[in-house]
Amino acid sequence: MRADAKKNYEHILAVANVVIAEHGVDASLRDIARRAGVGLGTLYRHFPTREALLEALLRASFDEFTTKARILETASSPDDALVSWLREVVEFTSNYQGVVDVMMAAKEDPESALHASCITMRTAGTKLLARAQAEGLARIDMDGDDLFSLAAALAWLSNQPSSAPRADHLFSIIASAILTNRAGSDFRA
Amino acid sequence: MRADAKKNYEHILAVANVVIAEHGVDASLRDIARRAGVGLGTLYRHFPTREALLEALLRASFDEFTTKARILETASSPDDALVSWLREVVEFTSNYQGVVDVMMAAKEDPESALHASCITMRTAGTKLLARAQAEGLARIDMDGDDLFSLAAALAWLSNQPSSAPRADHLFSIIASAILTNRAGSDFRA
DNA sequence: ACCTGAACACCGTTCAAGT
DNA sequence: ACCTGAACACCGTTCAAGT
Repeated sequence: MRADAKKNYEHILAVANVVIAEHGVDASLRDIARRAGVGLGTLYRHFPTREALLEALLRASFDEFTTKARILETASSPDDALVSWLREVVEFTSNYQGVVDVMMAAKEDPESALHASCITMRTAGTKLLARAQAEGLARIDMDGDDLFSLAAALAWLSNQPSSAPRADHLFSIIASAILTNRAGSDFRA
Repeated sequence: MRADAKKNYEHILAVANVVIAEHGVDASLRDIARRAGVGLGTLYRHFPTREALLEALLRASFDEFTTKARILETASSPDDALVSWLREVVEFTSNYQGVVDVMMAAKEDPESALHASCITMRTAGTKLLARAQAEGLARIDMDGDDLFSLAAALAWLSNQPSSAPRADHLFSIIASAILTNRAGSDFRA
């Protein structure tokens, strides 16, 4: 990559981070290019789709969650590890308004630039879940996709002004459903 | 209302129902006006905001949920009544893609045309919840707003292609969290 | 009273023209 | 190689002009 191109690439990314933090994932790409002092075509050259931009913005953090899962797997009890990890994922995700909708769609779309990140997250979560399940600490009628979905739902709730104040409480309600299985699993099955 | 105006009003509503079923709550208003064979200004005259249009579209169904709650309150056991009602609300809401986002926002905004409908729903749910709580069948650390939030989250999940196939299962997981309290409530409180 | 559609200020996306 | 910005096809919203 040419030096000027690299500079543009990184500057766009920095500006995008600010603008998306402000206006959410649907922020105007025109606005980002404008505030970056760059032509609209330049933004599209570096990030051909909105998801490509998001991917560049979030990849590092997603990788961190994978290593964090590995650490928790050896450092904490299975149930604590699962819940702590879930809490961090939800908290991080809720910093990017609207990103959960994009992630949920990207998980099903192999063409999406965010697809790999979704699978990465699901894999990390699945391992923590399976470990808790193996010790009878998590309900067995759940898989990694269910965990992904519940995490997404919690992040979505954290992003709604209406439920954000009670986000912690809603988290604990759903966490208790995941962790304790005591005959609740066959309810209206 | 003049006869021609009334005819327009109702025709717009009918077309909107179709278009919104097809493209979700963010459907193009221009498109609705076009397909209704009506000027864009006419649509705005009858429905000054998108939420006013949604309100006209959904009010009847929301009222039904209130009467349905009243019936369940005398016809079923407290836990069955709560869960059955919740299930119907979630199922209905998930027919209108994106409406949960609008509802969550409208609940906090007294100026929204949908605000009253939100409060109506919350009130109906709160009564069913309180009745179950009074008999020890639902966790006590929850209020009507929490119930509203969980219902919204479930409807949101039902709307995501990624989680829709497991929507029933996710419903039962969260329902079990609401219904059975067995010491799970103080988890990580 | 009610209806119409042009006008305005925004989008996302593409692509010919420049350096 | 890379950048620019005009061009195109869409929006939501408003409002002067018509009947």
